[in-house]
Amino acid sequence: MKPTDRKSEIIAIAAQLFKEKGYSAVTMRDIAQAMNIKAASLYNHIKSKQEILVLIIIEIAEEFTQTMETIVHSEENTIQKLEKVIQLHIDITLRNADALACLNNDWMHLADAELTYFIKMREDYEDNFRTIIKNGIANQDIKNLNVEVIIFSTLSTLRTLYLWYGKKKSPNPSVLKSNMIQVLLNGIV
Amino acid sequence: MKPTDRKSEIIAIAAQLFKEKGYSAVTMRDIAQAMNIKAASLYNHIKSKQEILVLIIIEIAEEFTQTMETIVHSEENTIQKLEKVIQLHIDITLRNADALACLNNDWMHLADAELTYFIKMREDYEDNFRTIIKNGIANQDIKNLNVEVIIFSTLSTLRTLYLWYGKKKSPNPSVLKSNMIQVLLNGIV
DNA sequence: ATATCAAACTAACAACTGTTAGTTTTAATA
DNA sequence: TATTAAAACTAACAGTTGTTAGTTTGATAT
Repeated sequence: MKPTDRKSEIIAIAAQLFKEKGYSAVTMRDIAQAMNIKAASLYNHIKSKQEILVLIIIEIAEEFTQTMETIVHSEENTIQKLEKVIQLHIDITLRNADALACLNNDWMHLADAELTYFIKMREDYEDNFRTIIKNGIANQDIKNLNVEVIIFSTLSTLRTLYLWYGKKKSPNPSVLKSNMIQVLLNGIV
Repeated sequence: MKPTDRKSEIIAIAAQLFKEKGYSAVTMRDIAQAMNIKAASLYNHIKSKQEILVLIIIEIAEEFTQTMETIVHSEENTIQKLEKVIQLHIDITLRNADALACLNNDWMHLADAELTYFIKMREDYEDNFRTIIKNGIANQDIKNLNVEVIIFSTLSTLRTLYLWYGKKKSPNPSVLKSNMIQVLLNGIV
């Protein structure tokens, strides 16, 4: 049958449901039903509903954080770095759109250490992005516009890619990437 | 005391809570506590939790839809139309960020007629936006890039403005507007 | 055949959910 | 001062929630 173990299945199906209705609106019985088992059976594989959320979000957040760290400290120029960041978001969106939706919408339902950890990672990510932009402006690779406006325009688009990808009219990955670079870097006018 | 009536207060406080935790995670007791009353007392003013959601979302969705309709059918050129659209999003974000967050995150918890109505409005809005872009490309006011990529890049940024506005580093409204126009239309490079 | 073990099951729990019914308080009006 | 109406209250409901305990199933290894 399926090569993935049961725990991974639960996480994948949960992520899908969380994407549709949000963490709080999805019950353990919903997840169980989607797997054709009873809710209590889920606990043979996972510790709690919280654990599912943590497993969905933290892994992917770490990937963003670590890859961004690598990009910032690389020897490439500003434009190349930004292209790498765009590539990173597209890659993860194509690979795991459900988890990404969950990360974006349900991170506030993390608790305690994981919540703190997540917020720290997100801040680090944005700080690194800010560094790229500021260096770019200093080098005159980037126009001297308000740094925060640049950051949130770009990040908003990249972060919500999962909302658009998969729709009928959305382009294939390579067209997406090249057009995205064009639009975000050079504008549409 | 406060000039607003009690019902409006409930809606404002609910929107604030929905923004923080999402519709499903907020209980009637949460809303009541934030107003220093008991949950049952809320029902002297509102019919149900659902009604609160509807009142928060539908009004603002109609404003978007109607203003967009006006903009598309105006005699202005593409750039002017896009500037008007940017202005629209900034205006509503500044006036009612909580409701906007709610519209973005919790629209799927609308039910029946209101859900259908909302989806219809959102489709109309995007179709009108698409028309502006397509006409712009035909006129050579806009570069001949993938239309869907242009639409989701721009709309993603405008729709999630509420996430950024109000942060320490965010610029004042007029700086925001002019920089936003620059970034979205002319790019950052 | 027997033992083993993961993974399903049934049954139940205590807490929490939105909501209703009926009652009391509060403050303005007659 | 007496009346009224809005807006608060207490108490309770039926249904749902995440989770636990204990049991049965079914396949694999001995």
